[in-house]
Amino acid sequence: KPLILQALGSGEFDYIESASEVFETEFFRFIKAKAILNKLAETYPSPRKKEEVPLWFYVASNLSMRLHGVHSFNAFPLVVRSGGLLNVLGPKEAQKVTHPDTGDVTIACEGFNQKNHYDREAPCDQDFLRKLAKDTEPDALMRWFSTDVAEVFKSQRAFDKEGIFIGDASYLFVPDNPNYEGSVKLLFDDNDHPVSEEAHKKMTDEQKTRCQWRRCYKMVSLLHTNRTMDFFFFVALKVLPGNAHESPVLYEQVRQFVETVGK
DNA sequence: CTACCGTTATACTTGACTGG
DNA sequence: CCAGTCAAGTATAACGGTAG
Repeated sequence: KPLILQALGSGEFDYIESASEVFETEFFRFIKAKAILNKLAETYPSPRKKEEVPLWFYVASNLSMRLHGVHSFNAFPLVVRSGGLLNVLGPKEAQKVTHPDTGDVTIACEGFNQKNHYDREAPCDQDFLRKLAKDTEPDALMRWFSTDVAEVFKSQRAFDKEGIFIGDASYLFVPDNPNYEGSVKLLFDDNDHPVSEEAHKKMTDEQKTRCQWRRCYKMVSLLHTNRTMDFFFFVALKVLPGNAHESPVLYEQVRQFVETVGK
């Protein structure tokens, strides 16, 4: 702890942070200028009948959290504070304010409505993100990603000429919480491979102790890359119960991808 | 020194409530 | 119906002490 505080004091932290902020700002400028963000927001399967906080802000916030490697909504205010996300908003809507006496930097945001009781540190409450995410239909979301988002990639000519695609299925482990709808508990060995009942019977006691019941999903995806593998990105994605079979899903993904993007 | 264990603090979830 | 607020429940990390 003292070491980190010392590093903070000497400004090493600022360098890292501002560098990523610059990158993030560029990123959002780009997708905004190219109307990518609008396109994503227009096609997103919103569960809302009325829109107060705009959808593009929801999409942008999610992207920002992914860029920061954060997955918990309650960390959103932190992401806002340190990130380039605010730069998609004008200086009127959001600004950094340095307290004249203490030197503390806080964020003052306009917000999209007048429902707040407290001063806004972020353009919207983190619970707005949480609830919109929770209310989104999972199937519609996955369809959206595999069609509308794939079209955006196409419009940006993101696909390599050679057209190398990889079909993949992997296990997505989650905490053992029944709220993870549609997840199943399977027995895994210490290499993260599922163990069938017959295989488990044949095991020695020593092997058996290394097995663990774990709650999981199966994630079936279609990845795009080039020959030198400079990049990977998802063009289709579906999350299924962990014991589902991937083949039919993958074939459907390929079919749908060819249908929306073309050959 | 380190492996272990119980305690405490903090981070994260969750659902319910409120006022517009 | 919507987003902001609250309070209570869990999970996880940090801490401190102790035995080997």
